[in-house]
Amino acid sequence: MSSATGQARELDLRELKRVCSNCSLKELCVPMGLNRGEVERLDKVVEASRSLHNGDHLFRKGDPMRSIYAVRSGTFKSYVINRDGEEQVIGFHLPGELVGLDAIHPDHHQCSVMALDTASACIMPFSQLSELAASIPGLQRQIMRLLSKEISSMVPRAADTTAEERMSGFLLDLSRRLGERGYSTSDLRLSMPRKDVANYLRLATETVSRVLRRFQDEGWIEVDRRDIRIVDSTALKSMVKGDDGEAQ
Amino acid sequence: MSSATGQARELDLRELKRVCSNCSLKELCVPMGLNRGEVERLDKVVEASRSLHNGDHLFRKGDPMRSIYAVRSGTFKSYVINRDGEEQVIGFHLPGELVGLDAIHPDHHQCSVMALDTASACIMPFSQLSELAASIPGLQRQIMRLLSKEISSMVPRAADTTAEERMSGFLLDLSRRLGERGYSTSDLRLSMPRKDVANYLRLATETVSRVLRRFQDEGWIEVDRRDIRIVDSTALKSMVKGDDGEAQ
DNA sequence: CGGCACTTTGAGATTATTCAAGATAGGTGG
DNA sequence: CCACCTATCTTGAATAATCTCAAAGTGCCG
Repeated sequence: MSSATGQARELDLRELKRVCSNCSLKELCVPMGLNRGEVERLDKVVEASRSLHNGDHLFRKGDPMRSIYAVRSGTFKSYVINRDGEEQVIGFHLPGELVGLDAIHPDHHQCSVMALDTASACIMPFSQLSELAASIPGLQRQIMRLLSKEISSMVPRAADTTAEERMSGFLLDLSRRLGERGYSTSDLRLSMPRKDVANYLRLATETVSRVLRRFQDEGWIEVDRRDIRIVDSTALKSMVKGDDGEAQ
Repeated sequence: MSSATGQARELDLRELKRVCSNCSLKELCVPMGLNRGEVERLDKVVEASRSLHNGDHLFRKGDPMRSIYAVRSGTFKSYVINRDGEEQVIGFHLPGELVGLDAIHPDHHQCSVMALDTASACIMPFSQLSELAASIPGLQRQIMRLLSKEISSMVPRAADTTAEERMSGFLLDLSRRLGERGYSTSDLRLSMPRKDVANYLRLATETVSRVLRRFQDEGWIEVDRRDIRIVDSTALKSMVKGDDGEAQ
């Protein structure tokens, strides 16, 4: 979804549709029925990052907030360093997902975001997005929706307390998110080491390893290093106590 | 900040300033330098809830999202019911804080919000706020900031893993938030039972009780039922591993 | 003065962590 | 191509933390 130079606009729009069809940024335009001119104006402010590799940073904590990012390929992790100098993994970001939304408020990034493998991102300068939102009806509301969605998405994780609950919650969450972007929901390739999974789930690395083995022994998953096949998602779901989805 | 009938507008603005001086909703107008007419337009869409009592709901999960709420007095808790039919406390909401921001995205509330004592809230109909945002420069951006702030606020809690870390983190967070609204940072009155604190921190009620006792034995706090005095906040701070606040 | 909800305390069971050691895969240089 | 090296991952045993179950203490309200 790189910005075009002007000619062959029609082609660009087709390319845009292909690459972005599974991207969260598309929610900024498509569903609100923006017209052709509005989509083009929006597209013009989006650029692509260079290719990043394992360990490269998209941005670091404290950097001034200039853009909203959408993962284009690969996986990222966001983290902060705590008072003891230890890393605290906050989340993982899959293709099509947005990153950096927490930084609008203080104008500076609140966490660092690092590539876990070969990865790239789309960059949407926030000031321009902000200006556009003021002039394109519906865009403003869509941005608010995206932010709100981000808030709601943090709720379910809080519910799981035991190692097995957290682990199955993690696998199911990953599976669902991959599915939403058109990937397999049963064959997952973890792009992060066990250490990062453990850190994210607030468990010891050894515990992650043991829980995965337990799940495998039960016949719920098949583990081959970082490849995980979900065999019995129903069993995994019965582990997590997450929100029942019903109104109360 | 109740809507006036028209006359004595000057008085209303003074009353508005008094009641709302510590309120998060004020960030929607004051800092962006809205002019007098804009503030009045904003004020006109805000109304106050009736008085609520312990156990009353501000809204329930699944309710259509019509408004953003700001706690005016008292305390609220937000929660969901999990698949086992157990309550999961998501958070507590103090005077001046916003509630319901997670519901913009799916148009329905994602959790239930209940009063813990005698409480009331300001109600800002979202459709009208949305319309105003389209016509008042800066308001749109302020709303985004509030949403973004909400996202960042969920990060630090994730870091604490042990019961003592969570408990001191909870006390310090409460102390800070009360301080931000002009209350004492050392003398806290918990308006929620131990059970809710425990649930929120994902601990057993007994563990909460024991950790509080341990803190008291160390001379860090004084506990008298739901009144807690923070004697040595430095000691408490040394317990939590939260984000170091520095750029990386 | 009960009754009731909340809170505290104790003892044993469970769960997860830490420490220590071994296994495995991927990359590197000979 | 193979041996080696290092990261990562797994496994085991002992330790520590938290939970569960059970019971007793406390304050509040009718």
